[in-house]
Amino acid sequence: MPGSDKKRGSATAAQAHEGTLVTRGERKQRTRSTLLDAALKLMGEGRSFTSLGLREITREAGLVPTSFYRHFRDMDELGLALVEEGGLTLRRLLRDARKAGMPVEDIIRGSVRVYLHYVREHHLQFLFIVGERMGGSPTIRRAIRTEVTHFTNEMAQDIQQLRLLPRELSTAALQMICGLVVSTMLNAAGDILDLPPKQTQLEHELVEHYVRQLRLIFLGSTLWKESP
Amino acid sequence: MPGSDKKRGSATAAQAHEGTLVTRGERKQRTRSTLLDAALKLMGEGRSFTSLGLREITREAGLVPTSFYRHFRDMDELGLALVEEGGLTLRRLLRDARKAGMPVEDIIRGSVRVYLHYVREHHLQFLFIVGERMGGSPTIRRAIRTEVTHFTNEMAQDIQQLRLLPRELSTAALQMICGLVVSTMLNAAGDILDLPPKQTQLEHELVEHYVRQLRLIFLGSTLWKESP
DNA sequence: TGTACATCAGTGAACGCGCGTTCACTGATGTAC
DNA sequence: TGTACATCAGTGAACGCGCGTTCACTGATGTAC
Repeated sequence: MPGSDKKRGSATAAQAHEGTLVTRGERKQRTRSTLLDAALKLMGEGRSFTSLGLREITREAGLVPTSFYRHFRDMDELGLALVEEGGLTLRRLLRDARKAGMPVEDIIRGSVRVYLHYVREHHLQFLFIVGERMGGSPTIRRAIRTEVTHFTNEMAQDIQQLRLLPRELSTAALQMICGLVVSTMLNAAGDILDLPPKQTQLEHELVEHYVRQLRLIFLGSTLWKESP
Repeated sequence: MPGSDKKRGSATAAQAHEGTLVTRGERKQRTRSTLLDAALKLMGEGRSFTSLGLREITREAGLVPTSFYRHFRDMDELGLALVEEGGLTLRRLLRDARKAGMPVEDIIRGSVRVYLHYVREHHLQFLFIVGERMGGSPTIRRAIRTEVTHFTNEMAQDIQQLRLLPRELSTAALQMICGLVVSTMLNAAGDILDLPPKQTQLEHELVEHYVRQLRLIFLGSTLWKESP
């Protein structure tokens, strides 16, 4: 029976797709994720990131405080990792929208509905991004700003390629418009996250509110003239 | 010689402001203000409100920690006082704008410039309002939301009375538009507060960016049709 | 293949420190007569 | 008016507690031969 009792040791790619985590690196990544999730969970209880403590997070993650340092130099570094994760979540939103396509009619209402569900599905990430975008430490704030700018540029590219805006607009104008759309949708995320659960009436009003704001923006876009 | 040698005793931080304060009530108000200012000042150093400590604030205010309780039950109550102060600052902005009037041509650029200076003049208040609007504790966040809603409604009233929008719009539509304007300007405040000093080039670009966004919104407003 | 050694994620005790809150107090200001 | 007493903003000592960080450690995993 060669190799039958040898399930540890040098775990190579052959074993990588087996169910349980084997290598040290994989375990480490998993623990790191646990720490990030713990931080998000605590923020989900109404706390801001800057008010979280290192011990609090490791406790929530089921680790001893000193383990923290195996993964992050300090809280700032953990925060930046959360920003990166949040940035990925934002990109995925665009990617999903690109793939799924949208109903040609009422594309705006469709998008807002999809967005609402997406924000709920990733509510801890949005809570972090939206909450720290203006109120976090300067470092975190700058990192979030960078992610949001990238997101805005990608959206501009998508809109251009999909010909979602009727007339030709300069890149600068398109970016300005997307900036307004993005800040409006981040504002919407704040409202979505504060929406009490099961209030379909309130939820519907919220959707309609942002549908109108976006419609107004696109209405303005059709009239836009380059700098007069 | 009544009152000649009688000016010392418990010389407090509150008295440091020149001696014309007489009544106990006035002194108390002054100390309260000192506490609020201390909290704002600490936030001005890049901290979020939720991360501030009671001792930290009293220390900054030149008081002993226990004095805090003469003015606020806890940090949340101090935060709500700051929201109220910030709300007053927002109203004053509208009131000033109403009184001053605006150049009939280029009313938007004029407004954005006035706004930029106003935000700088009251930068600590805006730092608090904008920073805690999304990221603060639920209590503070709700309070800020209320203030911002009032502000939006007042703005809608002003715009209606001053006939700033050409066509007739329903109250609901006007409020929706003002909501978009306000959230855009709060977003702008975040950028203004992060603007490095003395960078007139960046400052000018920022102003032009928001001028374009507002112009887009007003352009959309002229086309707005009630729910189709 | 088996063995001997290196690595390093996670542990647990210990530290000094600042925190929020309590309590009894002081003494100037306010009030009743 | 002056006097005697009440009020209460601000003080200072004390408390128990959780914090971030250090250090030496353990033992499973990884590697060299």
